[in-house]
Amino acid sequence: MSNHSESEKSLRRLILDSARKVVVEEGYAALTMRRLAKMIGYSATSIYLHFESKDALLHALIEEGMDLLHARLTEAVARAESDADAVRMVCREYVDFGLDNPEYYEVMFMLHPQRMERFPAGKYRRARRNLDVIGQAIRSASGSDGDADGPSLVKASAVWAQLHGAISLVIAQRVDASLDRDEFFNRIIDGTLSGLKLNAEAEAQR
Amino acid sequence: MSNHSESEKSLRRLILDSARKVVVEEGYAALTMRRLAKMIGYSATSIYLHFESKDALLHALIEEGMDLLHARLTEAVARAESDADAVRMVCREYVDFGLDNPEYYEVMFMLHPQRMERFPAGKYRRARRNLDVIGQAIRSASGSDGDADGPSLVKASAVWAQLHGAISLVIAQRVDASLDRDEFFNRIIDGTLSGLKLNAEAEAQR
Amino acid sequence: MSNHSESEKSLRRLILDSARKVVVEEGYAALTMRRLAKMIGYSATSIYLHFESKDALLHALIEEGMDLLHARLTEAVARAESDADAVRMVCREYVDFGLDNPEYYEVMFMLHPQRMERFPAGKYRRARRNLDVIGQAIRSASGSDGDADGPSLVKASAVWAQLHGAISLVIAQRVDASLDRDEFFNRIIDGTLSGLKLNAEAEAQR
Amino acid sequence: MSNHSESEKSLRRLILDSARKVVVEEGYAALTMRRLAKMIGYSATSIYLHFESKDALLHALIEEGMDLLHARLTEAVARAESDADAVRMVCREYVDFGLDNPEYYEVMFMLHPQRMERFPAGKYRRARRNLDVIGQAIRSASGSDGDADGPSLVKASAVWAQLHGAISLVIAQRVDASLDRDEFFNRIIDGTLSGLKLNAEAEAQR
DNA sequence: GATGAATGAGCGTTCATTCAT
DNA sequence: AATGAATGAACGCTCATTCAT
Repeated sequence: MSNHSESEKSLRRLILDSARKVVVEEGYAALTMRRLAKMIGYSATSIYLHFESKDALLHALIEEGMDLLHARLTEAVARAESDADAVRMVCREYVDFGLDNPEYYEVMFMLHPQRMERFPAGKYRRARRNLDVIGQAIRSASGSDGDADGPSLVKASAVWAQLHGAISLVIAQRVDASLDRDEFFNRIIDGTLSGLKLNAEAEAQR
Repeated sequence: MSNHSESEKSLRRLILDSARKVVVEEGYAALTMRRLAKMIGYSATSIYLHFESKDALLHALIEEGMDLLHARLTEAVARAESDADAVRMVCREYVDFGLDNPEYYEVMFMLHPQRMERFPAGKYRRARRNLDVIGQAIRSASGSDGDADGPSLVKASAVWAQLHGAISLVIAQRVDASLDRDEFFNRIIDGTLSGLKLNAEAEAQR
Repeated sequence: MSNHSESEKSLRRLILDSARKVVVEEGYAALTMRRLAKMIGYSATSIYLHFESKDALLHALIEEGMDLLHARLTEAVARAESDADAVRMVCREYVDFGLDNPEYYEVMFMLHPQRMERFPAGKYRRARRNLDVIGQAIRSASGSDGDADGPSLVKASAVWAQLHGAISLVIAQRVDASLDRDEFFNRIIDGTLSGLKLNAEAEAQR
Repeated sequence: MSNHSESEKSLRRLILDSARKVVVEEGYAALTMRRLAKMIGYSATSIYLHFESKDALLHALIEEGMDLLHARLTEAVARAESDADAVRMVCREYVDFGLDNPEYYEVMFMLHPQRMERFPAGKYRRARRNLDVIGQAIRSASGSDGDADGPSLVKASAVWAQLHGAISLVIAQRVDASLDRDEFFNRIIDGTLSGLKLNAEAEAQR
């Protein structure tokens, strides 16, 4: 009977991978326990052996997404040829992540906070790490090293917010269909970077 | 029995207001006809006396919000002292609208695309009007009059997207609690405007 | 306001006529009070001024149907050239009535008894009158005059049942679509009549 | 708690039996999932563990009835002493089946066509098999072997329709309560058979 | 470690009906 | 004579979850 073939992979992994597949391909609404059970070839009950609830499963999924994004962002930084270039590359990579995994992005960043509140303490730590990658790139580029949190957090958050706005509108299909997306995102990235420079100058003048 | 004391307010209004409240507090998923009914102190059936369906209710909510936003944006333009100033003011006003009316904003711009699909044709006409206010302000400021749709749509969409990113993250409580919001939004607006100028220069150089 | 134009017609009549129209064209399931209200241009509440309940309305509708059928059957008898011919003509007319008004026939003869039970006493009196037309035709044809109820009721019921079987199966679309309906009903009528004759002979032999 | 004492009977069986009971006692309209659930002492959800939908449940009921009827009809043919006798016996058996199992009969043959439409293709194959038993008996008796479908289908359908009319009226309690049922059905069967013979002679004369 | 059987809560929606005016 | 406002009950169905084994 239970010769569940891919047994080398832990069931937990199998569940997470299948859940991600569903979310990536069809969105959160399509992620039901029964559906998942059928996919993995186990009973629905079995999922509860590895996850306390659907929320917990969702949480784990988001955490993995955050890790994946982190890996992509840090790689992008590593690939950069200069500190200034790194900021642009990290922005580009963030945008690409969102466009590559729209449904996943939605679960990670567009779910209503109510859903999020149920998450355990330290829930956003992983999300924060990604923001820090952006912040660090900005700091390196601007030469200013110290003052980690103050202005840096605002700067990083602003960059993130601007990119997020563009991605989320495109994912939600809220932007005009006739819009040239490449041009749109190029402008978004250029605009975001120019905001950063402008500010550097403004700070220098003070 | 049916005392329904707040009768000065029409039931239709009461429904709309309660629906917005639910959405911002607990998300669209929590907006069910029964829940709404309990909130307003009427039976679920009564809601159908005023709205054909849940979709229609949501639709009405969005239309209302779009009209409200339109009024505020056009007023802001009218108040501006110069064309250049108008762009800044329209951005500022958009941000303020979002922060003042998070419930409207969430329903209008942060709902899952799935809900939107069901809307009747011409659904987004009202939304588009708002984008056009931004676009018009940009065009007036940049002096270029003609070429209404092409680059202008991209520019306006980019401005919108950047502001939207910041507002939606704040509403969703995704930004760090310690963040100075005034500074954050100032930076967003400055950054957005600088993106516009940069482009003006770039175009001038061509 | 209430210039309800066809006011010469009593509202009761208007309701019944509209209800019949709905039933004839779309069947019982389509007959809802709201729908009816819209059709007649009055509020749903107004219907209750003339009918105690939907069941009462349905009942009245059935009674009218029975009257209509009665008129058609007696006319058929009147048209007949001989007593023997009258039986055939009454059968033919019954079949035609069913095929002309399938949805109405359904309400009159194919509704579940549960629906019928709620009808007031003497409910089937009108239905019985129709059976009597058949019975009388049979008696006239067979020459036997007296014994009104005994064997006559059985005979009439049997004739009715056989015709009803064919009609109801056709209405319910239970007979093979490829079946030649004219031939089918001719055979039904011939068979039914032959059963009658056979019996006459059998009785004569006793 | 979930003591569910009649556990020797499978729940599936219990559902099917209860459903039939409801239909014959109160009509299809009274057959709701909740009502059924209450009857069997389980939650409505549990029914869905055994039947995909209400339609599927109904479908299963019909299939079962058709199989049962088929068994009885073929047995009746087997018991017959002559080809001519077989026709009479198959008619008799059909009538007895209806009277013995009014609940099955109602579900199988007296439901509104609307319910039937939803059935999967090949749905009526089982029903057709029963009609074929009648048709085959007629063919054997009349000596004519060939021409399987043409006149034979009409003949079989007519026989079926006549028997059905009588059974359905009795089940629906539409016939006069004072009627002698034995005599009624005897006459129906004799009449039906005589219709068959008449036709045989008519054909012979051509 | 795994499951089949079972469930309560809930969904959007429709219906006939009532009641105060 | 007529109505607008309101409602309770029900519909088929789906969901995450539990529990005894």
